[in-house]
Amino acid sequence: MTQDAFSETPITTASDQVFVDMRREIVEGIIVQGSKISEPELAKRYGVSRATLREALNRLESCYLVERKANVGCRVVALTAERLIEVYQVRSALEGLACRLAADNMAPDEVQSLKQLLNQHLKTQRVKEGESYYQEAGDLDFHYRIIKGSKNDHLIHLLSNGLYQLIRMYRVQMGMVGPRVSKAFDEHLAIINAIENHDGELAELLMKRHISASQANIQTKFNLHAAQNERAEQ
Amino acid sequence: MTQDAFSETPITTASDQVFVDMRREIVEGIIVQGSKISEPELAKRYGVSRATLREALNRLESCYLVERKANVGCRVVALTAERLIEVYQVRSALEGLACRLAADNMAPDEVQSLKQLLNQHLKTQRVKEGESYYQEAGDLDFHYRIIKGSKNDHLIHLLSNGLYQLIRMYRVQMGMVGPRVSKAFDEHLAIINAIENHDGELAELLMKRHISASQANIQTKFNLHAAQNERAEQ
DNA sequence: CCTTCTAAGATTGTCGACAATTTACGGATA
DNA sequence: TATCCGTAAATTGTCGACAATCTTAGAAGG
Repeated sequence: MTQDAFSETPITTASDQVFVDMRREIVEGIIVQGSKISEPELAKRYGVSRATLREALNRLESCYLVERKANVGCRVVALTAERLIEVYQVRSALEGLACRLAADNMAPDEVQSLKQLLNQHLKTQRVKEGESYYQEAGDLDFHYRIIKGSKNDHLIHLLSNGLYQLIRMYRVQMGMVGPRVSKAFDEHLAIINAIENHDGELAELLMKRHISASQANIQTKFNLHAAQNERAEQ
Repeated sequence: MTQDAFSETPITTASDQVFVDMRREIVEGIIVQGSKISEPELAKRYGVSRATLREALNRLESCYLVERKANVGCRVVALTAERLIEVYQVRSALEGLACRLAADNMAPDEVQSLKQLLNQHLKTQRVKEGESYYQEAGDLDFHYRIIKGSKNDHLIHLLSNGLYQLIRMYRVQMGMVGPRVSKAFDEHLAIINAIENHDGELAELLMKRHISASQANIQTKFNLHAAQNERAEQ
């Protein structure tokens, strides 16, 4: 029984494996956004039957990575500017809530461990300046820990199994690399301090602001990306 | 192609039908909360194959009405006090957001139509004093319209396909009937006024307060219910 | 040349059977 | 009597084939 790095889902069945594999390939753009999914083709590619593949597709649908229509089929979600805004509006509300709850419910040792993680990030960032992977994984890990710190299982599930893969998909495919690295660090620090002081209201405010900044950043990248594509088409 | 009353999902396939039927029976308690689901048994009961039933179960899982474990099976969600709190925390954040967005994005005729609906509710409530169905359906309809008024498709999907059935399940099975009828009406009125004035901040605040009141109300009922069950067990 | 209808092809939805895993039962042992 | 183990039954996971539906290509008609 293997473990998945991000959402801690135990992988026991074949459809679990296909689900995790496809999820990664969709997030990373190997299976391209907006493209149609052929059940027979992918079933052959992953070496499973169509029933197993469909099981995986169902789960991908519930984390918003594919969209299905009856008798028509499945297609990978399209990364549009509108959807980016919509998703970030929802994310802001939910992670704001998570942050406020975490200020009440996070255990002291969890807070300490998170502060430690932040310092570690600072060191690694100084060494590996500009390298994207650590920033990406580190940022997500930070958010993930706070979400878990909310101790609200429904919220945790909603975010880590529901929204996060879609957000990652935007970030990865827009090639998010870090001029925001150092600024994000300061924001993270302020948030964890507010949580440590059990100031839920402030923690929520700071988190929402942090996510807004993140949104503005990725939206710039998105527009740049769109402009590139337009030039390429000419 | 029939239409479902609440979530406007077109019913085309057999699994669609089973999904909608099971959803209703779970919400209404005909399939009792917390009970285990036998795939062969229910497949026979609905007259479909296990594959079709499993498709329906997958969808029920993504709206939080059943929980699955690999190689173990499916069981109907259990209505606990903890979950009630968790769900309402999430609901408050999301509907608060919906309300704020609706203040910016709702069309004037949508606002007028909603005000009309409110007046209609007031009349019917005076006639059918104390009858639960109208209150229940009317309240949900009010919330549903505001959610749609947010014009955020992701949010709309998250609430109407995701959380609402679970909330309905609590309300229906707790037998929510209305001492809160008239009070809820005033709160609804204040909310729609704020939206009409494009005061998103106020609309959000009022909606969150409205939902808190609703939560307190249902929580009282829940404790009453739990106390009854304890007595019954002795 | 464009539109409309028809038929063939391809794709999805559904089914029943088999394989893998878990659960339940009953006997052996301490 | 309680605990452990092994076998049998039941349940879930997976498969390949068939049925229903949609899409596409091409012919007929305007």
